[in-house]
Amino acid sequence: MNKNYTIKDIAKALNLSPSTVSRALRDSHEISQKTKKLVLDFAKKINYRTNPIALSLKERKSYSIGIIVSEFANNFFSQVIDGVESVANANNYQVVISQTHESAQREEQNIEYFYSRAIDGILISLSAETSDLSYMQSLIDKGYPLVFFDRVPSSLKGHKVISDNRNGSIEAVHYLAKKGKKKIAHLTGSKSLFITNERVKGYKMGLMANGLEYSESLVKHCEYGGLHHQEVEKAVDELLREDIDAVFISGDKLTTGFLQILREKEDFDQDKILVAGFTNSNVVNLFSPKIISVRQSAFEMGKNAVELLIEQINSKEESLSFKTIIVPTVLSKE
Amino acid sequence: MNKNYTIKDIAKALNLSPSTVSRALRDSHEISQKTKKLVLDFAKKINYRTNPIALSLKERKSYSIGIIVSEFANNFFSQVIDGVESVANANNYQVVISQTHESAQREEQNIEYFYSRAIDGILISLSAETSDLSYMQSLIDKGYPLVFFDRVPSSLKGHKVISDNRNGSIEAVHYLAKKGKKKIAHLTGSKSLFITNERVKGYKMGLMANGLEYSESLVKHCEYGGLHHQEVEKAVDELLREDIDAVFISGDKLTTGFLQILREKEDFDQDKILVAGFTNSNVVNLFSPKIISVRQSAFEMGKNAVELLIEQINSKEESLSFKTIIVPTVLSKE
DNA sequence: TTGAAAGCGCTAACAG
DNA sequence: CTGTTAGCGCTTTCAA
Repeated sequence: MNKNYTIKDIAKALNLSPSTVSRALRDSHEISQKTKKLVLDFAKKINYRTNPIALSLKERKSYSIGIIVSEFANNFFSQVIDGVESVANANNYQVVISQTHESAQREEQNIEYFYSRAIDGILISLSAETSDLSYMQSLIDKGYPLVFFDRVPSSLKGHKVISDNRNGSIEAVHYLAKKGKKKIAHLTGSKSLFITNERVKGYKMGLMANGLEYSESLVKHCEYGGLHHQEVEKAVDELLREDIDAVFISGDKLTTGFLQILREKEDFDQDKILVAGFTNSNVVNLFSPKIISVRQSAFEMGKNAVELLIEQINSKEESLSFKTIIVPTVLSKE
Repeated sequence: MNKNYTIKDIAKALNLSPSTVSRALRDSHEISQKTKKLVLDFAKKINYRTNPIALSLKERKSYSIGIIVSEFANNFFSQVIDGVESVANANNYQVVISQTHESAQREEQNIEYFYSRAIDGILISLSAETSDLSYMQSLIDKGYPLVFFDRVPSSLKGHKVISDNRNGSIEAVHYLAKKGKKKIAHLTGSKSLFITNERVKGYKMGLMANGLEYSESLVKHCEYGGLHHQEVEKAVDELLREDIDAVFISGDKLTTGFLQILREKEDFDQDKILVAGFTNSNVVNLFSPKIISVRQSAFEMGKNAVELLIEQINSKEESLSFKTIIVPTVLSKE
């Protein structure tokens, strides 16, 4: 493979020292206009590009930030990422992405990959499987910039950006109740996730506010957040036995999973159950039966999260006070 | 930020030279068992990790491969990526991903980013906007491993993995014709894309095989592949004026875009037009009206592409013969 | 079997 | 204003 031009090459060609060339390229004030022009022109002519690896090795910095999500075949995450990119690119940061497929092991692997490559900081939404947070804790302790969004850990100190999960849930349940539904079930994700618990709380509060009774048998958890067909199927079957007339669902994959399993039951009256669910799907309006969606301000979350991250990257001192930003959800009847 | 342990640290602690430590860590045969054990044990104890940046600088290799797609809020691409990851991880390669949003400029930026970071090779599906291929050409000429998939350039020599676009299209049109449809339109993407042309050809062949006449007015191109609502809206409006009874659509985004725009026309009888389209959506079965989908073997494509890439990475000689792998499509009525 | 030294490409402290 | 030198962390040739 063809070698690329280096500062040395320029220095040699121009009869200068590498340091002078380096300084000229970075527009240092201690270099004469004449030399600068000479170097810059030549660099342009041979299409010189600085080697970012050498730079990273030297500076322990890569002008890149990493995002780790569970699956990006998910409009929510891709909207978040769009938000992140918009701010990051404006600040001259590159964005690199990887996914965990809800595996705690791959999560750690991915973090380690970014960290060891001098990625300047990471935005992360936890995998459903994650329980051991010591690795992330140790990075935070080292002062490595890390911002959690969406699925955030409850037991870890760090910057966080989340939706107003409780209120979003209350609104959804409220809507179902106002439609005259009496037996509203709740299908949700992993018990170990903070947002799961928040949404369950919202669900309960919504019921209470509408004079409906809470029953444990109406709440079903899917530990992999709907990643596996069977776990959703099991939950749905159990719920159907309870003869529910509405359901509030706590996640994209779960929402579509629920609908698909319902469809498979051909003798089942699809309109019997009114569905409201967290989803940022771009095609939810094509679904039949129609559903109510709780939409997260994903783009906004991405922007907030990366701003927090960049701030942290640029600040010299280790921040001891961590922020939590809460963004609103929107109930959408269409 | 906390410094990490280096080979030097180990050497100092163990009273060895850095080179010995390095060799011991890489299990070189010229190191005694005793020393190896000593080093390995100590390295483990302090949790030593080799610095991949230093390695990359030295070896011009990163054990990473990059994927560039237009948008990954797209089940097709995420399935491809899953295929890529399955093979890559099995071969100890990390996978890094970025998206172009159909912008040729970002595409070049992303390629440059990967290339300059010593990413060992790139898998790419072209942006809709791409017309100038000289940058990629120059990389290929340098011997940089590059494999195209899905949206491949027609005018560039290189490894390619594509669907059997022509046959997939023929099958779709055939199905529509057999359902008694007479005026079958075609909604498709950017004219500059090879796959667009292949699909148009398949469309024509499908019509011909069924004794239907081809008419230019029934074919509409969207230069951004459905990324922008207006371009699709314009195309749909024009098609509706033609009083069509079926449409064959050449892409995920276009397919859902078409359906959404139809939905917006509330007075329009949704079942009047039978829709068949390329899509790998996981939720297409929830759509109403029902559509016929041409599904690409995305996971398979990813696997094939990355295998080609890894082969290229590992081979010393510049391969002068480039392969094109064609994977089948599947017509799915549900 | 081990060590010394050079070098990957870049920057920065120090010297002139 | 410019050059010399050392060093980021690692591997590898050459010498011992």
